[in-house]
Amino acid sequence: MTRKLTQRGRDRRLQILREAARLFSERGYHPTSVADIVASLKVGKGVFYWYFPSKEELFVELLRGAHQDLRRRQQAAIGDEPDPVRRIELGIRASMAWFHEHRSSFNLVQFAATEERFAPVVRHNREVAIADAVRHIKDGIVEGRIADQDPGVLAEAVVGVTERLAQAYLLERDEPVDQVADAAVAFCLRGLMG
Amino acid sequence: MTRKLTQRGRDRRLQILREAARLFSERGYHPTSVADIVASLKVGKGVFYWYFPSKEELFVELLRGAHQDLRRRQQAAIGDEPDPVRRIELGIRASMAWFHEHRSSFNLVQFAATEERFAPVVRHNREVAIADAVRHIKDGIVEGRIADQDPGVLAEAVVGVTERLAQAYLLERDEPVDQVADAAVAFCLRGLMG
DNA sequence: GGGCGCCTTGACCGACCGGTCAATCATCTT
DNA sequence: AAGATGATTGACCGGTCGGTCAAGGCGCCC
Repeated sequence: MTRKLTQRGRDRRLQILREAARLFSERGYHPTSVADIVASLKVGKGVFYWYFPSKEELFVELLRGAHQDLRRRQQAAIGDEPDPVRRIELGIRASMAWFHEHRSSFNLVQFAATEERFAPVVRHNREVAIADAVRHIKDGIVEGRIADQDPGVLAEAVVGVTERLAQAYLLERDEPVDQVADAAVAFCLRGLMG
Repeated sequence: MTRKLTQRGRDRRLQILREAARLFSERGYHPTSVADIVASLKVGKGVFYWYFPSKEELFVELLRGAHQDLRRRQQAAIGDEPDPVRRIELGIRASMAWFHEHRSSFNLVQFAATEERFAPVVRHNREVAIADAVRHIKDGIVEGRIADQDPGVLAEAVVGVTERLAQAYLLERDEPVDQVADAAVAFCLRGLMG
């Protein structure tokens, strides 16, 4: 049941999504009330419920949107690169850049994973992300460039390193993206090597 | 201001801590009310506030307690092992075992990191954990066994891999601890190698 | 101008939540 | 037996939150 929206309406919608993401990320999902969001936008409460059926659904949309956006960014960066190891490197670098530009999305996912209602969405998103990485890793194993171990485990490890370094050095310490990406790539490629 | 407690009282306290951890982990912190906790224990609400000043403080105690417990476990496992690389391996294995036995603590920390009020505690705990790992990594670099890179970055990477594999394979897929630990150690040691 | 449909307002509602407290019970000490 | 003190009860309170809705404005087309 999607509403008919004019251009003005679509803008408003995006405005709410962005502001909600910002506030959820800064204060947390539960401590941020719908009243906070609309007050921050200087509009009435009804505006929120004109564009979204509930606070919960808006949050799920944020989760799905972030995942889609990150994934598109990774795919764009990888393009048609034939070397699987290089594809992984490009994926890591693209993720770092995206995390840097979408700091708020980080906390959202981390919170969502801890709440029954949102965990399924996070799990699904993660499975997709891992499946993407697994494809390149399998290719690398076939070429003998990557250790012959469970590709799923290797993929989780790579994602773990990337996200952890992003959180610690990009978000908390605000270090240069390239430098952090270099470190992540160096560690991961060594870790993958056969 | 700590209360005088009899043995019975100390037991009750622990009972509340354990039950709260379980419920927070299963449903999330905010969706779990104090009423839920005491109802699950079949006691009156006053019992909770006899032992804890607030829901918030109980949660902080859970965070600090988990960190202390995990750290002790790591230190016990490492003992006086002289080889720094082996110390890191023992630390990873001890962490895996601890995560396996304290599944509920995982979600708590992850949630706490996303909420303003608890984030400082999480950050402090993380700094201590990283500082521990950094010591061994520095030793390894001096011995030429570990790549000469920022030890802090390497430590974060190792912790990232360990926690991610623990979450994905221990908690979500319930695979054997040793197997997951082996995979984490293999990836991390290769990643650290010079 | 007049009507129609997108958009906005904000008072209001029922539910729930964290926390309090006067009263009572239980157990140990003297 | 009689306090004293630890431990427990659950009704109650003020406040907040997600969500509703009747009413009204705003822009566009006939």
